Amino acid sequence: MLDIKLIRNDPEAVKAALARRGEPTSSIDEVLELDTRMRAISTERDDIRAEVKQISEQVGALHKDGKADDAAALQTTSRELGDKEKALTEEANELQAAIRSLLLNVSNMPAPEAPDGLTEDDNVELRVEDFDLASYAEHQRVPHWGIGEDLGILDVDRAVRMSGSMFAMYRGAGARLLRALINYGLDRNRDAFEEVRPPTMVKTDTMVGTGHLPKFADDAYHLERDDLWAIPTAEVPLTSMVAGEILDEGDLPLRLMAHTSCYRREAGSAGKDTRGLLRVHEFDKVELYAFCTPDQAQAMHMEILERAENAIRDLGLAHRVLDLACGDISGAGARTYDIEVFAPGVDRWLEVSSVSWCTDFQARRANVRYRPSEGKGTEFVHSLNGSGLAVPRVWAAIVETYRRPDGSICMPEALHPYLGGMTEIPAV
RNA sequence: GGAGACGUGGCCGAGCCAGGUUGAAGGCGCUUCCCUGCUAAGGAAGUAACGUCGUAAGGCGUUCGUGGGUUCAAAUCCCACCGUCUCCGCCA
Repeated sequence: MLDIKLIRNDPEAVKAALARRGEPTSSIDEVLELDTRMRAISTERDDIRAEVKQISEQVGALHKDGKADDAAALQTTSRELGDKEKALTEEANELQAAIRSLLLNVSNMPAPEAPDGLTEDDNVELRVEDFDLASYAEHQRVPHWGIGEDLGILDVDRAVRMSGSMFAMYRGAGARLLRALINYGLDRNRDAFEEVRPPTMVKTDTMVGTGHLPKFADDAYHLERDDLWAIPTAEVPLTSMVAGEILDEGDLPLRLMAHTSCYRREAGSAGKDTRGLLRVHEFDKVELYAFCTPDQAQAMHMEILERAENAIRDLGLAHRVLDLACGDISGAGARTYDIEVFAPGVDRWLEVSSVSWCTDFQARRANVRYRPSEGKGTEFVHSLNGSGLAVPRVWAAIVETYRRPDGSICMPEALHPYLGGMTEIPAV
């Protein structure tokens, strides 16, 4: 959520920033107008409340002195004021609710340094590593779903039978590889990040905190009867971990990581990327997360990016890093770096990590503040998140990249400690 | 799911039954100062967040789980919801 004070003080700057995303700015004007009215009404209401409070004190005193008649007169006045106060309160509440619901649908302002542009074509490629299209041999140019089926490590057909399209099932060595990737993703960040295993079903408020609701309700699974949402990413419960709390500056940065399943309805992408693991409704991911002060944010953004990229690099996968254009940054982010791996079998770059700096946008929604050690009062924290390792697409890239001419797959060395002696998935 | 108890400031904990200078006693913690050679002990003062008005000092308002209601006036009375604990049931 954007700072209402900023909108008041410099609406043009806010609108200019939102325009860089290609987002309509009419709601900012609407917010301004409602806010002006809301404040006028609140002030009036507060004055009446103060008056009622004073009268009530007098009434109490008069009753004590036995002057019931004088008290009765004041009570009548106060009753009238009370009615007025009630009406004003109702109006103020309505305005406040209207402002909030408008603001909840406004995206974060992109950072000034974020590249211009509205689509993914405008993303800036920062670097490409280990990529040479000509270096891939014929045996590597086979899609992972074919390989998976041949080797009995991926069973999409049966997953679809039990859950519908865009679900997958890993089997045998394939399931083991998945488990290795998760442990690999967690262990390499154990030096600085606290491992958390949060709930994967959360309340509506928790989803609002990250910005996934109300705007993106269609993308999330919702359990009607219990009014719970299946998380689309561990970012959701991690953001809520300290919701409503005031942290000490000394505790920042607060680094957290979590492995969870992630659930996405992928509404609007029906028929797109439906094969194999390119896009699935349920997948495993190791998420890296941090709360920090505004001053620490820049360095933390780089740290998470570096950790995510190192995890990919150490697996020996061709990859590139993109600096997302304003229009391609997700709602809560101010600046986002994507990491994509190249999967030779499907001949595509696959997004495997999105490292976002959300400034105080999520902190405002989830009400996470910190107490600066110098000075008084409280400030909103900054929040950052990035996939430490998104399993299915990395799994796919490994299976395709490491396929040998005989159809077997050798395992990246970095995973050997997690595979209990398994160094390859043999051909059948 | 059933029965009972309970939700007060950074923490502990009074106040609620008999509604009225209670933003809330007392304690712990924390900050500053005083005293003592250092420490310990002791003394004094301070110690919430948010909104709004104001250049500021400060004023006003809101917040005792949440939301309603009763009343001139609610931490205190009533209702609903959420949560915690204990017992029972069920269960990996």
